[in-house]
Amino acid sequence: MTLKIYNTATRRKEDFQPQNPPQVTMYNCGPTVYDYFHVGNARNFVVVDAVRRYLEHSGYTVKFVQNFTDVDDKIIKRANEKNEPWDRLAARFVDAYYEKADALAVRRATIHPKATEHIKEMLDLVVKLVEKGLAYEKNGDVYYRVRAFKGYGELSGKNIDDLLEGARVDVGELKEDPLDFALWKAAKPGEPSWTSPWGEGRPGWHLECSAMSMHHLGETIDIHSGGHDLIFPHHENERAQSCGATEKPFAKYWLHNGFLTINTEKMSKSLGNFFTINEVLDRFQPAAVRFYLLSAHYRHPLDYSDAALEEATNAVGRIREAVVTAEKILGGAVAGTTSDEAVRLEAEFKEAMDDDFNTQRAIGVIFEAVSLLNEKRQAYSRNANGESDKMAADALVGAIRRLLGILGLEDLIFSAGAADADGAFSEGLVDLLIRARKMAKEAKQFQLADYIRDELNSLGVRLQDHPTGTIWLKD
RNA sequence: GGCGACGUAGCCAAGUGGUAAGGCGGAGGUCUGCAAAACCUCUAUUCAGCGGUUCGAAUCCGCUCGUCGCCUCCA
Repeated sequence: MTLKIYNTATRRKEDFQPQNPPQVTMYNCGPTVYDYFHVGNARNFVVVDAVRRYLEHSGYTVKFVQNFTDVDDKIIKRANEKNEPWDRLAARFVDAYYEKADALAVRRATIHPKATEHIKEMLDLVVKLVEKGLAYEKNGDVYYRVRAFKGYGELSGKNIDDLLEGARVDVGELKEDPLDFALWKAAKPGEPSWTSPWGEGRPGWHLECSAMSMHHLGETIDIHSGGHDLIFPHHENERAQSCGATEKPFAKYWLHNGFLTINTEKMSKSLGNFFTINEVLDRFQPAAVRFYLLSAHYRHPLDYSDAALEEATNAVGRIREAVVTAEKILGGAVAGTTSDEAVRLEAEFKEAMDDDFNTQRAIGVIFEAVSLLNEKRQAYSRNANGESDKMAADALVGAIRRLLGILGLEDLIFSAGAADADGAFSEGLVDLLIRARKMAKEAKQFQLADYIRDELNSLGVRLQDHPTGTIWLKD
């Protein structure tokens, strides 16, 4: 079975065929760095990261570019409000992006270009568009002549004439047509600016992604992604700029994730109904947050609530419990152990992910593996010589860890209870207490035994008695 | 107004022609000195409603109702 990807441009699932396999070029519209990102933004980063990981798992070599928009109206406005140089503000939130994205196990892109580092490429692109008659200058602004590009509206399914009604013209803009959009904006006093053939100015928002995508990945890339709200006008305009200049396709597959909602309404900064990633990570484990963001199909809306995050926390806990318990009871797993069941489950996982990255179905497969693992582990511990149960459980542990790894969840889930610096010493103490409790139990001194268990519990060390002996887990 | 998406159990959510995955929560049971964890059983005769196509539909078509999104900065 081949990987299928839903392509916004055709509104269909299509077989994924990159231009030059095994190479895949991928560009995701990254954050505008004027504030901490919110959970809705995080969904895009996590979903795209999972797509990238799955492509690599499937044997592709992914060159992945995600930009930082580090100069734009919102950054300038925020900098003025805070009385902070605009470039320092942007740099601060670039750092914040890395810190929180790292926390969610979102891998760094191959390249994280910044808009301000690609002014030259942008100007070259604008010059080319002017030369081709697709752009024109008015008072130091340069606009894209939308009606001169046939095919405008094809990505978003818009009809040019329908758009006219809602088109907006700001005061002072001298567009030939209300639909035209700014490629380059003449500098206003006090704003950052760069020298251009049309005087001092700065780039329009849409321009940077076209320039950086083509510069780093070539004129036609395999996958271009972003949130659903970028389809129009941002991606439509990027496409017009790029295809207009090169007369080649800009992106083969357009991938857009659905919104994160609150009470079914889109989470957005303008509505004010958002939670920053900082607030959310203060209250919930990164593993639970990432799990939650992957717990619905990426194109569907996902509603945010404390209850949903708590549920995700419990679900992640079930997986962690099953694997950690099994590993403690089984002892060291034999590397590379596998079984028919593990092979079957991994195939089902692949089938789910091949179907337009159906992470929800893929997670269902992982839980099926968790149930089977618990069953095998219990059978093994009740019948201590069940070598075949041990092999089966070992294989499932391996499979579960691999599958979680593909979704970027393995490290997040299992790092929580990792040993600290003086881990060996602490572990020795816990083992000592467990032996003392065992002696108390054998002497029927249950009060003392329970005291040891309860006190360990209040320190975050939970005991489980199994037929094979007592194990402990750190919450 | 134009274009588009969605409506599946108490909640979240897969399933897009062959008779309802999975998770959370809830009820009962097994194991245990008691727990914890786990396991077992149960928890949607039915997929917003009404019609139609079909041997057969949650899945296809039509209409109705409801929710949301884009059309302006927005992941």
